[in-house]
Amino acid sequence: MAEKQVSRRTKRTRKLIEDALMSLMLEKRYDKITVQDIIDRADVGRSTFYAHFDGKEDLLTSDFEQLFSSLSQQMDTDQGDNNEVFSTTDLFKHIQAHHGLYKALVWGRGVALIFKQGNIILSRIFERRLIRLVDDGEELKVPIPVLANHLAGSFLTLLKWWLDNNMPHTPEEMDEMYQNMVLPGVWGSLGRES
Amino acid sequence: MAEKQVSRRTKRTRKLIEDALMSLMLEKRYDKITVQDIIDRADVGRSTFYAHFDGKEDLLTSDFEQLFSSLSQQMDTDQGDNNEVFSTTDLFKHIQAHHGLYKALVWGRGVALIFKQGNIILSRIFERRLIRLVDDGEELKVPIPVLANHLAGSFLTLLKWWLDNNMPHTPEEMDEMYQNMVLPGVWGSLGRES
Amino acid sequence: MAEKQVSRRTKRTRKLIEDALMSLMLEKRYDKITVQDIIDRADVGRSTFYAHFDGKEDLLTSDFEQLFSSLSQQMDTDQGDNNEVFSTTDLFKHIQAHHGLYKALVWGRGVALIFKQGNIILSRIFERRLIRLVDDGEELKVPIPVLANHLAGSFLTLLKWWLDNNMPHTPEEMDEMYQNMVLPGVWGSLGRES
Amino acid sequence: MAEKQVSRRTKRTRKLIEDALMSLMLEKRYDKITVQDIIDRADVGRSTFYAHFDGKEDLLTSDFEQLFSSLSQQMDTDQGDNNEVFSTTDLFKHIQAHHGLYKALVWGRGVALIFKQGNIILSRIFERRLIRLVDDGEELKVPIPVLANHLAGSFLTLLKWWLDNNMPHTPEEMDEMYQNMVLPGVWGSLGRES
DNA sequence: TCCTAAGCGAGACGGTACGTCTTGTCTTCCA
DNA sequence: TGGAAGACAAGACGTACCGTCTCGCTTAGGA
Repeated sequence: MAEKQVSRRTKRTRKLIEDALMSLMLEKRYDKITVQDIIDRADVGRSTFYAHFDGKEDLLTSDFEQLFSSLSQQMDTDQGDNNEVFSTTDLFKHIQAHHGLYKALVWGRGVALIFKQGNIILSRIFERRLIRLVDDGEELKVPIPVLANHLAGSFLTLLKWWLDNNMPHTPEEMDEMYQNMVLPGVWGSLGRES
Repeated sequence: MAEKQVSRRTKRTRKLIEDALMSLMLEKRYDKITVQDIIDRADVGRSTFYAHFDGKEDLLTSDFEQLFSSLSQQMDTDQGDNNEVFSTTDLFKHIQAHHGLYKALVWGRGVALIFKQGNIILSRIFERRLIRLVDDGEELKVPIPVLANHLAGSFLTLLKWWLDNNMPHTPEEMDEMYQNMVLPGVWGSLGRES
Repeated sequence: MAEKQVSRRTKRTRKLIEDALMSLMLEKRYDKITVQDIIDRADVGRSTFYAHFDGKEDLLTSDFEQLFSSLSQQMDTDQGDNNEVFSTTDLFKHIQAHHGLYKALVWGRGVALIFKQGNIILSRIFERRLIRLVDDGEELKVPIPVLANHLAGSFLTLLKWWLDNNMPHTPEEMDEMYQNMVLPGVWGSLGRES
Repeated sequence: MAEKQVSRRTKRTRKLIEDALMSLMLEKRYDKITVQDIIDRADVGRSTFYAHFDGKEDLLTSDFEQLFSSLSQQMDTDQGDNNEVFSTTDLFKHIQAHHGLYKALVWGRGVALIFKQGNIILSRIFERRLIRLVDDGEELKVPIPVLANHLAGSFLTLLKWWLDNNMPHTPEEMDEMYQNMVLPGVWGSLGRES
């Protein structure tokens, strides 16, 4: 086993800190949260914090990675028929369930990270799915990476709008809009009829 | 005219400061630039800086607003035939011309601002154009504001990809991809055939 | 004028900080005083403190230098007849007047500094006086620097004892003891009869 | 015997730690040595260190006590004729032999401890000797404790000068100077002729 | 010989102070 | 006398130590 041995205590402390940030983010903007706030909430020493994370940003990334990677795993498994290759209903549902946290992430310095980290992860997922849809060597109007990036970006943009406007539609409606706006262009770019 | 009388000196000082930021952004990330850096470069006193701007962010917004608003004016005037309602060739060209500055803006805290400020301005433009395309009271699959937001967001996402990858295509090619990916969905959502 | 121009404010701030330390030292041991204590008492920003002093130690040295140098000036001027070349009555009086502060200095990390700084300053004074007493080239049993160091050290040792024991004698009595213990050896070392 | 039973291992560990400090002090100033340095050098666990000593200071005191107490025992035994009651030749010799360690002690926070601990021990020795020289109830110009303190302090002051100046004289010469500077005053204070 | 308690190493942890850095306000001084 | 220069208060940052603690491994010394 190449994994570094991590004691039970170490893991517990990490979690304490991660949860402290999450909980704080539900109360105020990420940039208004200080390291002191976090360690007070986590009831942890300053040096302990820096022993586990490089700083506030690193902690956020860690929290965020956890959320999105668990999500991406789920998305990789449940794939229904072709019509749902790009379904985002589950995404919207998941986010609605944790919308407190997501809104928190979307404000403050969080946006930058969501749009960076989130885009990377979602792009990867969409890219894998797109590759399965095209034959090798096929000539496309738009390269796959660009398409994947577009799918991810469009989703995040729509998501941000949804959260900024207090989620005025159901996840199903949001997904429908997403499909309406995005799919025709994707099929077209792949040289298919929808 | 309700405008505050602005002396020649005042204007000169503002410009000095704005140029200092621009020039600094070509050298390092926006978040690594301190107010001290700016006033050193502009050869200006600290209080002078704060007399003209509310802070670093405000200065960036100011710089940015200038760029984009002049652009939006241009876009509002030159409208060719219907096929080019959503042409972004000029946008890409303009950005290519100033890509140093845009890349600077795209890094660091800049992304957040681009995606916020830029989205607002572009959404407004696209919204005006969309309104001209639909009849009053017409039922749409996707509301106009969402569509406009989607158009703006997709453009910015594509733009970021382009800059991040060192502009591997011409503005014309980028515009073509943009049209390919975005237009079918928009026409569909408006209930038209492209 | 080679002197760096120092504004009135700057001088005022320095004094505020110096006084804060003095006042704190009357309340607790030097090593138990934190920089935070000092700046709270002085009502001064942390960075301001560090702009003026290299740290706590530097500040103490500064405080201390002030005290002792003013003293040394006085000692250089008032020199009565030969019998009083090494009189320390005024020294003891001065210290009795400020004994709160001196006791403070003598505790904690202060001792080291008193014995270092104080020794340097007093040695210099005594050395100047000794030189006036001997003819050039005269052979001595003990070199002048050693004698001066001895005079200074003996004084400081006696002083510490006096303060440690709550000043059970008057300055005049202390001086008499000092003279009794030290002078015969000095005259002898210079090859004189007292 | 009220003494706690101490196992062989325990004693070995204590020695390991004490030696580690000694060896480190030959390399850098006492105040620059951290507990971490010590336990690394001693190859000992942190908790083990604190099981044996209250802290760095306690360890130093322990080291120091060992040195000086063995010395004081020696001084109590070898007393020649009256002319050598206050001989310090052996002291200077002993220190010259271990001058590396003593120089180390004299720097840093060590001075404070030398001047405190050393003064206490030496004063005690000198006081015992002085008492043997005077008749009960005899009136003295200077009280015995003050004289003893003076003898100890003068010795330490001279010692510091010697070490600070890289021992430019032999122990015998140092002792001669010491006797020259100190004895006449002592005899005089006791009301004797030397 | 085995067993058990103590001694120990390793190092995570809470806590405290440090010296640095940046921000936005406030005072001084000069043109 | 109005604005530039820069001193200042405020406070977060990341680092360095400290002294306490928990965890298993090792090892001596009595059963």
